[in-house]
Amino acid sequence: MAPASLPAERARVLLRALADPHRLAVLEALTGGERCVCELTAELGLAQSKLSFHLRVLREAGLLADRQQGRWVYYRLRPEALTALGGWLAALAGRCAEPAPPCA
Amino acid sequence: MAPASLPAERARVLLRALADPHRLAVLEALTGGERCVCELTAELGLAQSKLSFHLRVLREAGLLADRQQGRWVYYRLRPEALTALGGWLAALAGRCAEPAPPCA
DNA sequence: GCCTTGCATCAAGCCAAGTTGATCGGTTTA
DNA sequence: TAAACCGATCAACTTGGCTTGATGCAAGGC
Repeated sequence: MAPASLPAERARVLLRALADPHRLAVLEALTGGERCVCELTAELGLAQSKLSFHLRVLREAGLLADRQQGRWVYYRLRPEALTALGGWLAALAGRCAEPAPPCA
Repeated sequence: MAPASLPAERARVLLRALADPHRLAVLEALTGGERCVCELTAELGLAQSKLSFHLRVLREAGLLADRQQGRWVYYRLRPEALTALGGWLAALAGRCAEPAPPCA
């Protein structure tokens, strides 16, 4: 009954995390590879506090991984999460059946 | 530079529409085929007004199509929208590159 | 014609989530 | 040690979005 290997609840968490323009911009920026927070702040034009908030949401959703080096923190994409969600959506689309009869 | 055939803005709209448990439940229910609003109200246990609100969001995002027959309105999934978004996510995941050098 | 049914829409209340500015801990350089 | 920098976190404020109940409207049934 479940659409794919991904629990619906986890799909919901991922969709929620992705449903914000700032967070999508972060993901786009990270497709170019790892970035430290100070770079992202400059590239995206976001206040440090605000960016930190959105990075936290993405990280807790499993979409980002972070790594501290010296006094910098580097963030990078976790593509598995994206492909898993993509697969979940594709599976949902694949489960479409024929029209049902009219209701009572 | 764009991830795929889907504009980022459209992806954002789709993600936003999907990021709600009630709306995901509607999609799940519609994978079984077309349903009229009265059926969905019963299956999902939602107030009529509330369901209508969420159906509207999904429809305006392009995820649902509707059809009126007599005094009933039938909703059905538009799987193209789901597969397009799935492809967009997969493309985003595919654009990951190697780590970048430390920032200044 | 009137009444009922199915659904959309509206206005108002409410709440989760995002924003802002300040503070704190940890790391590096002087 | 002191000072500067990077980033996380906190509290207060604001806002967008969901919810609720009422109203409107079209399609049938009587």
